[in-house]
Amino acid sequence: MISQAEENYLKAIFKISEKEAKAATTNAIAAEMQTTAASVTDMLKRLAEKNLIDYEKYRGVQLTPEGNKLATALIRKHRLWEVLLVEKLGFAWDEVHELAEQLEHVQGNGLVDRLDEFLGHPKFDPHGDPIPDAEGRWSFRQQVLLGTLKVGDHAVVTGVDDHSAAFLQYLDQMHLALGAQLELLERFPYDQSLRIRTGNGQEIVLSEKVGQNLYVKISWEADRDFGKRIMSPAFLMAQLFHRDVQRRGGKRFAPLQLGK
Amino acid sequence: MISQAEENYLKAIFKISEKEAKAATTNAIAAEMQTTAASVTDMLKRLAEKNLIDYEKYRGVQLTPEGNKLATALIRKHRLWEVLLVEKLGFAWDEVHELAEQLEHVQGNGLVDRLDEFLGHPKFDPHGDPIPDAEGRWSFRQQVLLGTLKVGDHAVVTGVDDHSAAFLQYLDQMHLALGAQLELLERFPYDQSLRIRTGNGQEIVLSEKVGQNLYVKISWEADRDFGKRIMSPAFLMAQLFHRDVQRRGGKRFAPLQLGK
DNA sequence: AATAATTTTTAGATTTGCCTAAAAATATAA
DNA sequence: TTATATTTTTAGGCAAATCTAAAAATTATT
Repeated sequence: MISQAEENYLKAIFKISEKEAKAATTNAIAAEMQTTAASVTDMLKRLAEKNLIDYEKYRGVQLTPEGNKLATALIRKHRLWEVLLVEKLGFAWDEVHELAEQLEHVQGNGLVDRLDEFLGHPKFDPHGDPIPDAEGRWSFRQQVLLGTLKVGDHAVVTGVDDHSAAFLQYLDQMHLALGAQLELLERFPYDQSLRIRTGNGQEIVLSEKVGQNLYVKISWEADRDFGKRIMSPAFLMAQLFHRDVQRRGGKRFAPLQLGK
Repeated sequence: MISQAEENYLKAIFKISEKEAKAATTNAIAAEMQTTAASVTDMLKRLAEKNLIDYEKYRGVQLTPEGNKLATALIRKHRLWEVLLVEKLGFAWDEVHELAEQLEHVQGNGLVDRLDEFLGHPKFDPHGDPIPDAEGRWSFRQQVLLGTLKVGDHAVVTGVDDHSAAFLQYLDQMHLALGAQLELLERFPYDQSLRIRTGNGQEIVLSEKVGQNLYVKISWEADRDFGKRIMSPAFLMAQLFHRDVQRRGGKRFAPLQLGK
């Protein structure tokens, strides 16, 4: 049996390894878990004992295949719960992290797969993060940071790097929820701030920081050659989410603001 | 802050007080929690410290108003989650207790009320147990044990006293899910076993034990005077669950087998 | 390479929740 | 009412998970 504390450490190690692409250090884990290095060392011994991590004193840790599997399952659970909270229970995307943090530890009885089924096998959570499938396979999207767009590019909001409530609420205010369309109109060289047109036609200016924390998928490259053309929301969604439109109910996308 | 262990003890004390209608004893709590009397004493001190119970050495305990409120909220959460698991995620009624036991401890952010709203403010859980509302008010039904029926009585299954998976699965096999109609045809004096006709016309014999663990609501007293009359499922439901049929979606009752 | 700075580990405590065994209180029976 | 049985509490320990402070190892700097 694995405790909740152990599960949380596995997830933290997974997250760090994903970003750093090398062994996670004690300090990095302590920072991620908001605890002390001493506590981390204690826990690393326990996890190594259970063969969930490879641990060598002073050398940092890596997940074993088994640890990786567990961490992936946890992230799957976390994100599926987030989908339920947002799409079924009506929570805002900035309200669900804490709750999902608790829900992900609920064990047993094929719950995850039933949840997955009920939600229609979503591939991305309400923040645009991928949800691994039952076999641990991840979905990917060709997304880039808003800041890397070229002036004139059209794009659709696909995710966030910063998951803070402050940022998510700011995006809500700017009408930049997942699926929102935008066009980069201008980049001010002075501070790298960006002027964009949003889906509803409004023009707003975003800081460089926003540009570095918002993921978008560039769209309609072809259209600029052929001139304006109207795309059906269904087609846009299929392009955006890389999957068969027919196979999915319309439910999941009801809250998204695809243009307007 | 209150721990999960503390919450579980509160719930146990509530359950015992409900049945016994007097102060819950240390041993009774130990039995309910499947632990030792010594552990219970430890915990009782802690709960008394937090003013959740009135505790006098050797005299058993009672919930304070605050403790009662917490216990009621827990039961509300537990049963709402059970409704979600059965009606939305497709679990059977004998599979959900363990999961709800975990889910009831998830805290925060108006989750319970959103869940309640999503489920359509159900008043009873999948086993027929009442779900207190947000203010802690309970719903009641005029139900009796099947064993107390008189020969010739017609009734509808409304709940169970024994919540064991074995009993629930047995009921499923006998087509005696919540909402199932039945008529008591005969009571054998030898062993008090009961011959009944179920909603689909089949005749079966049930042991005395079943009769003492199955709650039913007597129906159609008037009809015997007026002869057979067909009732709409909607009307039956309204009678059975004591509420406005129109106000509720049909969803919640889809799995019920009202006759056929 | 030696010293300084940083990171990591160890040592020793603490809290929660649980246990067993023994003592104390209460209830039951002769 | 005294003896016996039962219930409850106390005492002492244990394991998980955390902490602070000090020691050890590693990394960076001169």
